Amino acid sequence: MGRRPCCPKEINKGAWSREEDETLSKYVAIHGEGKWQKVAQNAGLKRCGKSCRQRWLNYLKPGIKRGDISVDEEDMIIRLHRLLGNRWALIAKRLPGRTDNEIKNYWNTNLSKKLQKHPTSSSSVSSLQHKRGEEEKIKQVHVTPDAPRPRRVSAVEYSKIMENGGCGGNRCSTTASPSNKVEGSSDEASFSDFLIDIDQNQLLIADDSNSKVPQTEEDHNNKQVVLTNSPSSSSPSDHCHHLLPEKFDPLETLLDVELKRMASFLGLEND
DNA sequence: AATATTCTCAACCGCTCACGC
DNA sequence: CGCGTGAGCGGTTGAGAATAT
Repeated sequence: MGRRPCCPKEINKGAWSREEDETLSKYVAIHGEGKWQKVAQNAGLKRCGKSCRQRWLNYLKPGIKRGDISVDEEDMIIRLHRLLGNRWALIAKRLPGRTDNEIKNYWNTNLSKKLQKHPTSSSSVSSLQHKRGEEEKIKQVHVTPDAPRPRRVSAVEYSKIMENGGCGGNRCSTTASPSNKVEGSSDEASFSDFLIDIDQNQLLIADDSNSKVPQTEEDHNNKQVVLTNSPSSSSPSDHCHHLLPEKFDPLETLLDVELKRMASFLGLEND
């Protein structure tokens, strides 16, 4: 019954020893990453392959930064989190040397509490001194509202959505499945390998803005972040098309707009 | 100083997706 | 097309550290 265990029973658990780290590092240096189950076996590590992978990616891999998250990085995390939600891997990709696990931990232990206390603040939270015991115990860890998980859509599907004026009305189901992928498009083949992760709620934002008021204050804040990114969008559809450059990658575009704003804020516009 | 409580973060777990057969 | 496997992701756990009483 149940799921087959991914690892043998006789494995080490818990913290990695220095010897284990060295063994793993040496093995990966010689044989490269991948095939983690075999790494665990061939390197003689009594560890689950997943555990080896995680240890390597989060701690042993060259270039990984540890601790001391800077003010700039913190601002970046906050803004990206507003944009992407709990998409830690995506956020981590924007922060070289940082891992999704570290960002997730940092968010859960520091930022979520700060933002709980100062929900509208972003850069200013960096200067707030977190004093232990002062803050109320936070029961709800994540500040993002409950929302359907972002779904993976193809670029073709995305463009079709936008052609139809975004996700207004009942056009888009929040429970859409891959089966509603646009079919028969002549461009489909060229996009077939171009999949993006995008929060469908953000696609909803544009068309939503003239039909609904935000249901919650947080919801409202989330919408503002995106909407204000579009400097001259006079209508929801303008906003949509503003986010569609010739070589469009909606997620990248959203991120780039946000990053430019951040760079401007930080005085790094020349970068 | 001893004990209780709270916090941090490394690691684990379950799930989904992609891919090869 | 279905199945098995590997990789990746995000949520959760728990041991140890830090702090409060």
